[in-house]
Amino acid sequence: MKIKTRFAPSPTGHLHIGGLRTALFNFLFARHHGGAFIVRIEDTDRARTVPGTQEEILAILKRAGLTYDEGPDVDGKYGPYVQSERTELYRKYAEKLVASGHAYWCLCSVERLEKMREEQKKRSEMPKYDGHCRDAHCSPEGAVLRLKIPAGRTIAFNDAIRGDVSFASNDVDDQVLLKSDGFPTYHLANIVDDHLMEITHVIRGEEWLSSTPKHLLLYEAFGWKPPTFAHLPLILSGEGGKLSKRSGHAAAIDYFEQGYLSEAILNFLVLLGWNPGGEREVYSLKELIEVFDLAKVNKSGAVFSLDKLDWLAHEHMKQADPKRLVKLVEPFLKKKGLEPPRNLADILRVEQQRVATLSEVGEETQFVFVDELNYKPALLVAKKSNTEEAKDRLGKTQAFLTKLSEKEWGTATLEKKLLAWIKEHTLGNSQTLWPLRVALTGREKSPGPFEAAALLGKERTIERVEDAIQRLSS
RNA sequence: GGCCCCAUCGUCUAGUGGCUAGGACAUCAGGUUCUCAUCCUGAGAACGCGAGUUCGAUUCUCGCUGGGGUCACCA
Repeated sequence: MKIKTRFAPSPTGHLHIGGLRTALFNFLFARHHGGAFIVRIEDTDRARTVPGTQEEILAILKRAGLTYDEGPDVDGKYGPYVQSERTELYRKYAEKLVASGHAYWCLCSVERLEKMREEQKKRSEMPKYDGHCRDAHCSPEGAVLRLKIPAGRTIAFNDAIRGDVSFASNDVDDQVLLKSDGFPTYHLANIVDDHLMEITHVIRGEEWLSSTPKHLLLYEAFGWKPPTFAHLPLILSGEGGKLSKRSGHAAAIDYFEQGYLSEAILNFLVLLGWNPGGEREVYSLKELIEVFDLAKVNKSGAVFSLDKLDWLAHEHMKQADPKRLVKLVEPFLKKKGLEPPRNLADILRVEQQRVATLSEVGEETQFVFVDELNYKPALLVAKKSNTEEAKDRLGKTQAFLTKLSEKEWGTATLEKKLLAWIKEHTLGNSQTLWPLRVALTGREKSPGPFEAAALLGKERTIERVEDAIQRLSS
């Protein structure tokens, strides 16, 4: 049987970073086995649906490279399945459940239900529907439809991650399947769709583990074969509890807006709960598809660590193709009011070795973007050196650089020539290179003088050295 | 509180009935380098507790403790 997974988010707010990870695991599992991956928008709660969030979710999946390969036609491409467009279907299947005696209409008021739960809590019992309408044959008008949970059963199943899990049916509530507004609840719509779409593996967060018996009972009531379930460990905040909006860092979009490369985000997320076993940790999406193994996913929750994300982000940044980075970084530069220069790819070659995110580009190499440097003359003097020596070296360097041709103006050549020249005249690396670098970058800490000179070009380099000499003279 | 799930360095994790319990991030200390970053070397750092099984448990079983999830006409 062809393996098929789905990602089924609700458009009720920003996509949670844990949701992105769920999508990733579903995607990796399907792709690893040559199966299919689909996306289904679960927007059956009209009150909580937030306009625009469906678009955000899809945009993030696209940016992350998690493509889906089936769905209704939208402008000649696959779109996601959308549950609010399929309500008739759920109603039809709900009726079948009524006909077969697996579900019943319930007209209990919200007030009665609240009072009932309050009393149950007082007796420290689990709040649970008392079955008041089970045999009342309520009219469907304005009623909700409930699933009739059989008594005294043990619902056992084998979770692909957790192994054998079981629940007593007596602890399971008579779940509402159809709300009084006619919309299905998650439980009904989810099961109907997973069956109709022939989903073979349901990979979702652990928060769904305790409602799995309801789902299994629904499959049974319909007479359908349930898929394999796999419940992922939760992402924890480090301060107790799962990562939430309150604990910060929860919205996936934030990471993209901060300029983390998508492959870094994905790589980080997959490591939260899964490890290929070897000592390697840096993987591209393509490599992840090859090595991913659902059975090796951890059972315990994982704390989200920004330190590790930053490290991975830097690793991926170092490996990234500068030409690709050019496109990605442009919006970030513009946001900072920096105009992307023609030699942006060269700048990125230097910058990518030093930063973790796209939003940092332009900080280390700011000297290329600005016309005026702002620094104190004293900064030009290296440790264990003095003003006169700095001036002397700057002057000699300027003369030497002036004689170099444009053709020789590359990082490697400049480094070779300058180093040889310094050695030949015993000028001292520190005494010569420090003032040169500060003259070009204006910073105490910065990329090296050879990279800086190469990025600035001959003319601007000579100008800045001249400017530095002037600063030391006045 | 009921039910369910989980438990190896600070964090992410590997691992086995007998190992100096391995790696990565972070931290600290050196080295390379004009600075910073990179890179290299090194250091400290973990099997929650108690029984049982066993010649021997971090590993298997049970209990405890701890953490988490869930108990809606939300997903």
